[in-house]
Amino acid sequence: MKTAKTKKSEESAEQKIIEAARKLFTEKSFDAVKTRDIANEAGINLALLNYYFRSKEKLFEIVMQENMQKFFQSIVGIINDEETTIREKVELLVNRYIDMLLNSPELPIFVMSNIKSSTRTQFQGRFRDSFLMKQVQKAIKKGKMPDMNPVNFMLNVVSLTIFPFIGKPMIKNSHNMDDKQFLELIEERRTLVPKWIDAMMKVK
Amino acid sequence: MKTAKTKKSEESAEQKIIEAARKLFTEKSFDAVKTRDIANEAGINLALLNYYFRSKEKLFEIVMQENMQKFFQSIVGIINDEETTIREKVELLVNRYIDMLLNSPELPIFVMSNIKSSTRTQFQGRFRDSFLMKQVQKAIKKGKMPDMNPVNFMLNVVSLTIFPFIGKPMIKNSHNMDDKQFLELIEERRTLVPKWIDAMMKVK
DNA sequence: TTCTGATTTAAACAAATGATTAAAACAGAA
DNA sequence: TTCTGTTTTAATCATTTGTTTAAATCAGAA
Repeated sequence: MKTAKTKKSEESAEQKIIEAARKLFTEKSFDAVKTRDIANEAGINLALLNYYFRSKEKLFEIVMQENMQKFFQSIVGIINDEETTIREKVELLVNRYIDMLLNSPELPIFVMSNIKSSTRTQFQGRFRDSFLMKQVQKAIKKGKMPDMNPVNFMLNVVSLTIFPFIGKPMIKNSHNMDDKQFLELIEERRTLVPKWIDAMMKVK
Repeated sequence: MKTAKTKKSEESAEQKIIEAARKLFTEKSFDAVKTRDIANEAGINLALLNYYFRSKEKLFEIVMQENMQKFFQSIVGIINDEETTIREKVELLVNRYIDMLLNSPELPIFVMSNIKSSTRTQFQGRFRDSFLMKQVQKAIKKGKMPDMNPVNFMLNVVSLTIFPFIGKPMIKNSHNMDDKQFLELIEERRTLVPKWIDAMMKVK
């Protein structure tokens, strides 16, 4: 029996392959990553890739699945909490996303490049049917928020939080910034994005 | 002499190759696009690609250059106009970008995926040194805008305008939307983004 | 220890891929 | 027309790439 090893140095080959694949597929495109790159990164024999995962495509699908999970999962809990206000949810969302993206800055580009309209995810309609959407609709109906497509509210939160990570190289380039300055920018957003969203909700 | 053909049906092979390359490289990654794909799309013999452009890399660089140009060029004029107010510039930027992105929705992902921190573009520091940045700094100093990193102001405009196109498949998927609904969403943003930015400028 | 099935390895394969070649077709000048 | 340089073509090449094979190694059971 070889399953369920705990020590990192004695990880199963299967695990090592998945980790290498995740790293490489997340930072480069499917075609840019070669099976030999994955084998090298994992420190295993090339043939093991097909032995355990049948094909590069199958392996990619697993990474895809994991990354989608990571990207959406964290927020599902927040947007469906029936105890918190819209304002509180926004604050939680912004902080949760910024924390996650500081650790995995390449995740958004991966997700955005690889979701095709055709892709069927487990997150179909998860936003539309969320409690947050209902709260926003109610707020609009009550006149506590300007009349707008509620999707645009959600889209604003997501845009203001995620885009800076997608645009990082562009921002650093066009503003001649270093990594430290970029981080300061993001930390300022952690505080300000919720306030900005708040202000937007008062537009008439 | 064969240069400078005008009729579209009688385009030079060189032009046909560039157009095919632009189309394919803009919608798929460098490695996903094969030289034979480009040749087929252009309807020319494979060897002409190397005859005119030396290599796939050189051809890609040309497309890269063109796309960067297209993406940044349109706004340079707007942000350096000394006659318009901040508010007017925001409105112009949002409209200009939405118009462009409705025609070339894949452009943002191309740009974001291919600018590396190392990439040297002709747009180095173009934002930082723009007249708009000076206006924003002055407005902050005068207390007409809340104290913040002026880059974050620019970043908000860009995030709210561009992200929806980057996230289009995700949005359509997670909200079960069709193309028509997505377009309506965007058209609403054309009007609302400037107002939202306006409201954000009043946060204290 | 021997046996058995799972794991790992080096080598090989076939297809795909970027690039080159040499000959053919073409267009305009003389 | 003939000549000259340019453009286009089909064929070919050398590598790269995803995958397979068959043998070797290993781990645990009997």
